[in-house]
Amino acid sequence: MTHDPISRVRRFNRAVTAEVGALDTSFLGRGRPLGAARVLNAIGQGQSEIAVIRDYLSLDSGLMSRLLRGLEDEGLIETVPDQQDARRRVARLTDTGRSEFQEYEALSNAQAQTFLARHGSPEDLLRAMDIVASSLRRDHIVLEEKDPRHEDALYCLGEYYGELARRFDNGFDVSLSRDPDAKDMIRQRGVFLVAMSDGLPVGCVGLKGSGGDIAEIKRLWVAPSARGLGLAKRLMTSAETIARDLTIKILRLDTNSALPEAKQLYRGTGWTEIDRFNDDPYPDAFFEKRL
Amino acid sequence: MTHDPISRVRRFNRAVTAEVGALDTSFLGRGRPLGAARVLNAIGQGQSEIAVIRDYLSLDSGLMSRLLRGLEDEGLIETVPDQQDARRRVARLTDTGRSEFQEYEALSNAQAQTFLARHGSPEDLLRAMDIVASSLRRDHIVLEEKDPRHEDALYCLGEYYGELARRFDNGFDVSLSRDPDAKDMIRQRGVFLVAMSDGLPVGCVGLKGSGGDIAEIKRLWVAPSARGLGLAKRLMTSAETIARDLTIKILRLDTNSALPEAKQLYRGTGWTEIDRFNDDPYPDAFFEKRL
DNA sequence: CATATTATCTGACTTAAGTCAGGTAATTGC
DNA sequence: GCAATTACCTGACTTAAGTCAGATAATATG
Repeated sequence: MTHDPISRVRRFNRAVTAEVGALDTSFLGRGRPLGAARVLNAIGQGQSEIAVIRDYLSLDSGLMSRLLRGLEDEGLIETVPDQQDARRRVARLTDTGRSEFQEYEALSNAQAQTFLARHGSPEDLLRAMDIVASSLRRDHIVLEEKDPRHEDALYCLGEYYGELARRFDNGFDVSLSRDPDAKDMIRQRGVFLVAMSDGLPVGCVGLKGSGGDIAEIKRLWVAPSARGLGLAKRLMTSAETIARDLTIKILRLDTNSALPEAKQLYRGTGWTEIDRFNDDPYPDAFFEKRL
Repeated sequence: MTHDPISRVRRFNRAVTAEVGALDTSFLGRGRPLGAARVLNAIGQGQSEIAVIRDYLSLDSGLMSRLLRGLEDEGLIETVPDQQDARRRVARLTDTGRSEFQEYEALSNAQAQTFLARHGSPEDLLRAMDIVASSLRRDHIVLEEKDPRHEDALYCLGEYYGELARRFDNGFDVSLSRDPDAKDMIRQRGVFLVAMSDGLPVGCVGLKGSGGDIAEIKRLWVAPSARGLGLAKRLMTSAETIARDLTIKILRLDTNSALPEAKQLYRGTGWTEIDRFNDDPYPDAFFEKRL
């Protein structure tokens, strides 16, 4: 059989190298080498600290310096010494630079749009692209503490509730569940973690404290595109570590048998099943972990 | 909402450019620039005609010549004039070259293997990669005439039967269906077309002739990863064109209501529903098209 | 058979990217 | 306050990739 998993991965690699070559050329389409375009793009995205950009694009400091000089000569950016530390420099777009950056944005967007529009069911294609991107960049998924009312947090919660509604036999209505106050999931009472994969939220977990020794884990969710990457475990471990920092002694959580993979995760990571500790209508399984 | 379709496509592009850069470096891992490695790889894959390789990798003739000279100096390949046309040259691997090529193969395979193994459900990841690869390379999908007993044809038929078994309420058993003799789907009686996407069969259709004016369309199938690319229509159009060449006057086909997208395709491309013309147990809809 | 065409090669270039060894000025640590 | 460190810059280099104008030899065309 020539259609084994490995040749399928290699077919993907070939497809991507062949097409992304053409994709990169769009940057050259505006008569600027890729390196300069990438720096301009980073600055346009709001990165102003040169050291950060250099690190992100993994450029040599000499090369970086020359690229900046080039963009300056073109009148696209200006660099000034940092207020706090005059050794550092910060870069920002000029008006010309801003409009040039917008051109790149428009080009990239149009390209993405065209690619999607050619497909018969763009949703399926997007789902597949999300899975591949999350997997390729798995080592770059970062957990960030966010306010539960932050856009990214709300996005996760929306997806989470939607999934519960699909999975539970009788659907799911947030108002029937004990929806914890946002302030219980903010330091020093608790915390809300969002897993970000290159700008896209792909998972979350809430640690809901009461100020006392006991806290609850709530709203553990991982995006379908990011499953299989060990993200749930990572979110739980982080939440536990923060709980310890907050001098919490006992963690509790409730869950539902319609989510078997969750129960399995808890059992395998030191949680023990306990008796019902609330009268919430949805959960039918309860766990505890002593820190 | 910052998580719109377009930013998701762009996130994919970023992921791919970031990681495939690292992927390309594996070629440099053997101390040879990418260009030379790509040429060696093409020759290893069995491409011997220099003009073909040059065209495939879209290299300038001067550059190609230099790369070949380099590989020759390394003792990895040898080039000799073509038998038929002494202006052309053909390249082949030496023994050293063959083992060097194997090293690249082993590296690529190991890399693919590692990538898959890190994922919790490799099958889902592969499915997603197939979808993306098919979509990226949609313009490079070629329809090839193959013997219905050829490995790639059998692969398609296997997938096709498997899908029927899943979709039909009572399953599907090939032996109960009129399985046309392979020779009825070979010229001059008929033809069997396989859609190939970079080595992977992603669709098929059979034109089953009888030597007379009437022929049947059978076994139209498109891989899940290649749906939404208009491939079914393309397969049908090709089959019809070939039918005309074979001086066939009337085309018939049977299908099943469990395959609604198929019926819709036929209705939209000049087929008219007719009465049952066979006693096959599976189909419940019958179509005809006069050429 | 003369001429045009084709496939490949060679030499002389350019551009992009990157490396490396210092150099300068600001900041930090003791 | 002085030495070490840090952030950025400059100049001198290398390598990879690619372009372009001929040169050469074989083949096709009238």
